[in-house]
Amino acid sequence: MPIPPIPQLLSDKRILPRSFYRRPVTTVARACLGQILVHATHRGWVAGIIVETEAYAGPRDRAAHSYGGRRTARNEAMFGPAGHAYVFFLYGMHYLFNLVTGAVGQPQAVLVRALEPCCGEALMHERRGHPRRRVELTSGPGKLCQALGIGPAEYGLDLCKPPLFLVEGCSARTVACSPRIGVGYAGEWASKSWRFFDPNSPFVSGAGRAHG
DNA sequence: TGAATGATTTACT
DNA sequence: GTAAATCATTCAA
Repeated sequence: MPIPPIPQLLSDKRILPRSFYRRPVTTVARACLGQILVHATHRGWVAGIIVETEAYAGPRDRAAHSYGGRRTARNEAMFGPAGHAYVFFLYGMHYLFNLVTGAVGQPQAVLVRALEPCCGEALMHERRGHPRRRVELTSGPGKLCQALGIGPAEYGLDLCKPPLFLVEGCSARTVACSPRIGVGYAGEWASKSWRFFDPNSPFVSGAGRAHG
């Protein structure tokens, strides 16, 4: 089945270049807010405005999968060039999506935790099993992967070209920060405010909505 | 070869 | 608020 043509809404927007990703991980995590994540599949196009991210800086960051510089089959993508996808499986049921940042050999990544749907919402709704409330489509890292159809097949994809990429969105957004979610085991690294989000967006994930 | 665990979500009390 | 679902990865032996 062929991939449909790109929707008008997305066709005139600029794909973010690799230089966008080739910067320090916290810079990229913050810069991602307001940008649009797009995925084209044979079932249609889906896209959402990024409203919540987290920075994972390896190998010193104890919360990062690249902690200690350990290079494994799972985290291999983190060691590669910036602007590629790092997708992993968690808790036996969810996929989480990251963007690789920094220079080659610097195993850093930005976890995308929440989006505001802006294209292909009907398909997202179906993939998510028709949740009662609209925010449940993409208000969490596992939810947005399910809504956008991101899984193991997307591991390592180049984010500077279709079918999975970011386009320039609106940048005029307020940015709040807080400690990262679910990394309490990471000692001093757990207290770093490396979670960035738009405090005005109802799609920011419920876990740890406080702080700011 | 085996056991522990996790960058989550959901349902239930 | 707590707990179950569910499994690849990791680490110990």
